[in-house]
Amino acid sequence: MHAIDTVFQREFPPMTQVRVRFAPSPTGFLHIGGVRTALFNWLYARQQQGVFILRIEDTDQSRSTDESIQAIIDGMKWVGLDWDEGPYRQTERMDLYRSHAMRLLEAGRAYWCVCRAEELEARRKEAEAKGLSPRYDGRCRSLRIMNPAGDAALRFKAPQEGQTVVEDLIKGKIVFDNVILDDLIILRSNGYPTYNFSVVVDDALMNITHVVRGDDHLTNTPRQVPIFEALGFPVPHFGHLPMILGADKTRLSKRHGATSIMAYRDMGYLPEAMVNYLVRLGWSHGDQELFTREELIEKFSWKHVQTSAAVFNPDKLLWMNAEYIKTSSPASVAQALVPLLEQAGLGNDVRTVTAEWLARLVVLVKERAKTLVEMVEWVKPYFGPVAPFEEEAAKKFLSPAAAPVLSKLVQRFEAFPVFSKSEWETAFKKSVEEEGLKMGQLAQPVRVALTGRTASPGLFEVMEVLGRERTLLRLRKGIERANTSPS
RNA sequence: GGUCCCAUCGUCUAGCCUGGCCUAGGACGGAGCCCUCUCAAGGCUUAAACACGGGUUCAAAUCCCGUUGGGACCA
Repeated sequence: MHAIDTVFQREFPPMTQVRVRFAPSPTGFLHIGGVRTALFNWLYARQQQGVFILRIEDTDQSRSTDESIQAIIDGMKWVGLDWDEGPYRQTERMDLYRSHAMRLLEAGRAYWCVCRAEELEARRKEAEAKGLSPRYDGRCRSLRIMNPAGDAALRFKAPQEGQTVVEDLIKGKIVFDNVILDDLIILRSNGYPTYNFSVVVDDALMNITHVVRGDDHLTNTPRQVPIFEALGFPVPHFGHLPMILGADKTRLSKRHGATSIMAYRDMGYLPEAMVNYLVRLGWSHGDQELFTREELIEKFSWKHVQTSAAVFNPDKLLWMNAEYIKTSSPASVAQALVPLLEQAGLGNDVRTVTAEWLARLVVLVKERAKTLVEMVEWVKPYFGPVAPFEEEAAKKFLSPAAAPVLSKLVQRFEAFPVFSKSEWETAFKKSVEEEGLKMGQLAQPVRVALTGRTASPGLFEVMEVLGRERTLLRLRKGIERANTSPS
């Protein structure tokens, strides 16, 4: 095995130091279900001051790509799940699987099987027709073939009696009868290890103490435990996380919407919101919904991980994202917003403003935007000298009748050499009063003049962000428009 | 088909291990009201669940058995 990271060795590692891993297959993007599995492992590692390992299961070369590996790394980084060792790649460890397989052969715990695929298939069908379980019948088990000529696969001699008991961290005690076990292939005739074998070798060699993975691997566990034992390695603890389902209660897939973690970044979700939502999907701490990362590390416990599958609820995720947008520091939200502003074609505008002003802009709109993508829309009118009028809005509120009142308001504002929220607001109210209007009758024309739209944050907050000069400029442009509008 | 897992409001869940505090709590979403310069946000109110059937017990969402229904894996 190559360079075990030195990270865990320089502390004083107790013999029982927790070592967990996340082992995705690089066959596409990083799935949010995978992120959740990684998250539970990561939380446990951080809580126990253990080691979190990233391992890429790329044995299936036909489906594995380098882009997918990069996608996994990018996704993990985006949600802030840092790993202490790896990424290891199974394709770089082929010699290990082969040598341990040979060790099993020499110890008499594995044997060569020369049954051909077609034969196997035929026998399987036959057994099924007779109503028997379609297992390998073990006919090469006692042949003691040592140097097979031609194609041969290596099979593991599975125990045929007794029970395999798994104390699952999440589901509790599970008992499997060994009679159901097949002699499963550990090395294919092409020399490649099978999934169940390579995981065991890796988990054993990497000293994984807790194997925490999806529910779908639960029935693989009784197949893997005897392999650990035959290889002479301690058997790790196991934990099986329930699945994430779509609204129709089937396995979450693209039909239900985005499943790639990076798609959520692009849709304007904050990584902290994703983490909080995903961890609550299957784990709870009383009635608490919102957690800081530190709280999660402190409070996480297998005991409160749900045993049943959970439906992914985009509405709740959206709400949670809104919560994070509202409560995160405006500066950090602004920072996350910049790339989306650039994508929206506002790159040049963004470069002309300060980070401090951008943060103020975030404060202005943060409780109306549930995603950063929505925030981009909210924020658009505040860049540049003027904002384009939305036709409907201008038609309705910037009519010729509005011009005189707006003019008077501008005159009042012009009397102030600098902007002052309270003074301008008082002046505004005076105008309303003298004209015998209701607030709304003046507020809406002003709003449209300033932002081009009928919906915006509070007028005086808008003016504050715009500043005196732009406020006056936009009001004048509004009057211009009002005077030229057909009545 | 075999083996294993699972089952509280539409959804996420608390409660279940260690029965009584549960006329089942919170959250999202829904409905209504309030606040209000628009849009939000916020506040208040409200509808909504222990899959079913047996048993154990003075007492069961909680323990036991079964049924039903979902799911995973094995090919």
